[in-house]
Amino acid sequence: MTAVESACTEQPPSAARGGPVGMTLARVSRTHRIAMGRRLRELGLYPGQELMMMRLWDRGPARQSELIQSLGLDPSTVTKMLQRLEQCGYVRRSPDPADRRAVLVEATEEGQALKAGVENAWSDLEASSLAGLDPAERTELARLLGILAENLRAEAGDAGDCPPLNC
Amino acid sequence: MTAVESACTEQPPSAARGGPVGMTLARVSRTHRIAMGRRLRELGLYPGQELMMMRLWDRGPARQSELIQSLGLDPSTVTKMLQRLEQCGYVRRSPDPADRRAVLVEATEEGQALKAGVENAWSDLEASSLAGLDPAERTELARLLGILAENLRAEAGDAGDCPPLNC
DNA sequence: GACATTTGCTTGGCTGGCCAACTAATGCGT
DNA sequence: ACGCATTAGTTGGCCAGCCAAGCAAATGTC
Repeated sequence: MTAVESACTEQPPSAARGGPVGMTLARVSRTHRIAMGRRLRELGLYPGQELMMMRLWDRGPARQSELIQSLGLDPSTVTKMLQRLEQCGYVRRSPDPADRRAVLVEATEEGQALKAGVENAWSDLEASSLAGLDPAERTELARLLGILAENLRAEAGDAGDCPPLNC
Repeated sequence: MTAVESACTEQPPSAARGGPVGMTLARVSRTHRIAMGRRLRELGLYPGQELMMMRLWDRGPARQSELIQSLGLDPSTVTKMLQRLEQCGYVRRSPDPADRRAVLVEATEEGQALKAGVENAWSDLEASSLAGLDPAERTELARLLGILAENLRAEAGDAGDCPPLNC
């Protein structure tokens, strides 16, 4: 087995008492991301980049602020990710003639070529991770996760200023 | 609203067709991590570090290899994280007299002091994210996520060599 | 028209997390 | 007893992702 020895083989720590759902969620999402990462690296992408490419495939050329909005990422994250994707040749960035501050982003031919692989990776991982669940359970899981998403989304609103970390 | 504008307000990309569960999972886990991060930063921790501390609180002094095993992290990740936690004074590292290669790690007094805050943060976030779910739904969600965890854990086994990224 | 504000993006710095390569110490086999 | 394989940690490099600070262009206000 490689470095990441199938994350967390042991019991959840007692600190999760009163509802280990958050713990399980964190664990599942991490292994999920890792599994996705393994598939992606064969395609030449890092985890996270595929979401960016999907947006571009779906919506075509977009300005950077739209990508930031729809992916819910920090502007600086998007800037750097796009710089790398551009350097890889998967993406082309051009100044927006209508607004000289803005940058238009689109997938290149080479970027388009990744589409099938990425979609395949997603559906493959989907099948693998949902194995053993019947359709009813899958929709139920999706529904419950949707509620979590909504709850967390609501909470994300109240920013609340925090003093910077002292360390 | 701050930078992270409540991740992913829009429809999931079409690439998620055939089961957007993975997409929703990724989204939920990210907002969950962010929400946890906001609570943690008030305590002086970064997301991820609290899991390490929980292990130490639960099991007491442990050697680094145990932490790596139980958290399912890469050795280098643990090394660096512990270096930072040590610098913050939350953790003490001492050579294992029984094995001069090994390092024994334990929470300091100052580290112990974080316990209540972290556990409170977890239960608080748990309550917040599971709002609106009755007990039956919560256990069902936990059960389904457990299955995902198991499926993904199984898949983590077959390492499969991958050529390094060309970019 | 001049100025202030908001928007769009970039840079620098920091962490978590991975991989690859390396050192040091332990153990095992002959 | 010697030598090789395994194990424990470390370092360096790279990416995602965050925050804070900054710059330039567009927009609003007087």
